[in-house]
Amino acid sequence: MSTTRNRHSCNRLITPQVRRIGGFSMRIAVNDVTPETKRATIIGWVHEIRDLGGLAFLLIRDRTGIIQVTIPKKKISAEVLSVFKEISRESVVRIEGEVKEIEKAPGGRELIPSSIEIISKSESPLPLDVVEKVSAELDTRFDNRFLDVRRPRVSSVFKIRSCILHTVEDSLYKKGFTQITTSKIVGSATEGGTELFPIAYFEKEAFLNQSPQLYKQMMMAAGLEKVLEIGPIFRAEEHNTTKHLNEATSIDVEVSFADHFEVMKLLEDLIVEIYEEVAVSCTAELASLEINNLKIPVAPFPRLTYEEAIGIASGKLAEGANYGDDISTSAERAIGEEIGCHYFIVDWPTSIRPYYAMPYEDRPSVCKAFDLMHPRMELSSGAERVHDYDQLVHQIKEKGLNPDSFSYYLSAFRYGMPPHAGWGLGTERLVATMLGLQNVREAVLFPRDRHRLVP
RNA sequence: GCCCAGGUAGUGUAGCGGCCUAUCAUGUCUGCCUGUCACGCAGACGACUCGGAUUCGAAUUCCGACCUGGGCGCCA
Repeated sequence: MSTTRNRHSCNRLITPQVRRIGGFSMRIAVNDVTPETKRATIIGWVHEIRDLGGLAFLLIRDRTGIIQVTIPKKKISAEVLSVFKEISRESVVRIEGEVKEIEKAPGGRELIPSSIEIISKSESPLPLDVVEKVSAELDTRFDNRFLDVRRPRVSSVFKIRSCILHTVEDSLYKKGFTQITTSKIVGSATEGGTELFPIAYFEKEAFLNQSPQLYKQMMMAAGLEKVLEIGPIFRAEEHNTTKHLNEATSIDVEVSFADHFEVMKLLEDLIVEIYEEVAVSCTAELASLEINNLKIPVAPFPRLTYEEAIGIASGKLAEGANYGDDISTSAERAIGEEIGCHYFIVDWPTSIRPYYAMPYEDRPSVCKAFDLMHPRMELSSGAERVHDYDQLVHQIKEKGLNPDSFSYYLSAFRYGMPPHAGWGLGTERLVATMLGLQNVREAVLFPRDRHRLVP
């Protein structure tokens, strides 16, 4: 496509009206308007309208905050007054005026408008109450997510989530990691266990990937040594809980020449660093979520063996817990209450972990796998991996899987595969546990669960 | 997938065989109001998920469908 043609068609799209309100460069962010600002042009959403008769107040909200606009009706021009009468809540407006220092106004300043322009009028009634006088159910919120996110406490969740992901990338990049993105469309299951979503891929059957596990391991064979992938994973499980999603964002890490102890340290240090960064960089967001002092976890986290964990659970639960079982939801909760902070469960029975987990040489019934737990739920799981071809083939067969369907993966183990270890960390669970969100879906803009496919 | 609880104005709720011409809040509209900050006051507007059944009478009971929340299983 030619640049000239592009520019030509763009110009034709600019209508006179757009040009007139196009003075966006004059705009000042709401939080940057201080008592020292003499004149200001702000653009934002109408958060609230309070009309007292001779005096009216508008609260205008943008990405940065809320400012009060005061309209003394007798002192203001008839033009401004007539536009004011047309304003509806949540409309986008542009207001230019004089900034006055005044103690009774929020933030110690207010704007007295010399001109008001409605850039985009909002319809009414609103599908949900942005001001939160009336609460809305999760379902209503997700149906109208764009309005829901206008609420400062909701946008704060996503600003903090952004900070978390940025911190992960920044921290690991500085440690020499290569960030990769691998295919989400795959020809076969990677791990067994979880159900996959089938998709139509021309004349072939394909699936949405449940995990980048096999690809990141293949990148160990490729010699990248340290890789990070942040991307979607898809699980077709029909679960209906506050901690499961059918599409989640996984933070996946794999490290060559490392054992499970080293990657556990990497993980706990990263968790601490994330909390510290959020505490420093997201003070306003935390405040809007009413989190006064974010409790930063302390490394090293306690390490419980699987056997100890089962011991705690069987002592606290009426139904008991047996060695060799997966850790049930109630056991998870019981152990979490006992420990009270982030902790690892290590030394899992080989029988209940995937084929790629490395068994201990002197006790092969136990493997070098771990889960990182928050008292409320599991956040991450990882392991030192099997890097020997024959052993891996053996373990795939042990799990009742067919090595032939893993040939592309297995071949990476035949030409010099370094020992390696890694983990996958659930972004939504990290956000939900950090911020005390009751439902993990609140940590996703557009959650996909058993029943929800839109928006 | 199994179990439990639900579906009432735009939103959040009360009512659970006749007192329902359905409560309250918020919202919207109209009027009054010059320092609100969940502004206030007065008035108005606006709803029983759908389909069948029981009954003299159903928002209310029963059956089915659809939808939702939660617990469990499975999973990370």
